[in-house]
Amino acid sequence: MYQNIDELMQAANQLAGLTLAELAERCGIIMPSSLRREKGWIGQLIELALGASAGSKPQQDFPELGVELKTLPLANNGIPLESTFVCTAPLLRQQHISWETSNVHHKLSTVLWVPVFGDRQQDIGTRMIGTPWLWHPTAEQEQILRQDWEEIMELIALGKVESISARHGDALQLRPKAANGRSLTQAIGSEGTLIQTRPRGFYLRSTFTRQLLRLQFHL
DNA sequence: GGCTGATCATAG
DNA sequence: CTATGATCAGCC
Repeated sequence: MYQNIDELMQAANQLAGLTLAELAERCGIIMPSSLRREKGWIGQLIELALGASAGSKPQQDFPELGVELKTLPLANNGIPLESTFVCTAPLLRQQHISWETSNVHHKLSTVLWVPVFGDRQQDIGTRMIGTPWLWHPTAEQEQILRQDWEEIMELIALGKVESISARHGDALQLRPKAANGRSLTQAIGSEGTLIQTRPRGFYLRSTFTRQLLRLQFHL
């Protein structure tokens, strides 16, 4: 699709200033009146517009470029409205995974952030795409992420997954990631035995993405 | 009002 | 079930 990252960025920049209604019309898809039942709709619209590999394939959105695409919902004052999901957390057979080989590290190594402005109660169609930017973690940011990841993974390995709350981690947090409370997966329990627990995912705190915005746009 | 824990849709 | 895309909603 794209020969290089510059071509991708050029395409992404063309989206800036468009409302979601305009982009949906260009893509020929119908807008939902609410995201309540289609929480990922905006992300999927942006994927479609940029020609990202659709579907549920693991790894990055543009594997040939090594780029992960993330939409970032912002209130009209420019502050992130939500945390950013990164990936599911491995709760079993994770002893051999290091930060360098982790999915979090891989996904966050290069991210194309696409901001979407709009307050929560604002009609989906009137929300506006902002200026995208490409992000590589700085050494300092990477250190923070790594430390959070290592602490969380150690607790998981020690069988303490159920004692990890979303309060843990400065930039990266662990939260449930599932269809509902009934979905279960295996994890290491307190006695070193297997337990059933809710699947968890890694998320970037909105305070962290807010800092990224500040650094990028000098806010 | 921000944040944590819970939840929604879809593909394979 | 796990993966993708995330936001909802009630508690503090």
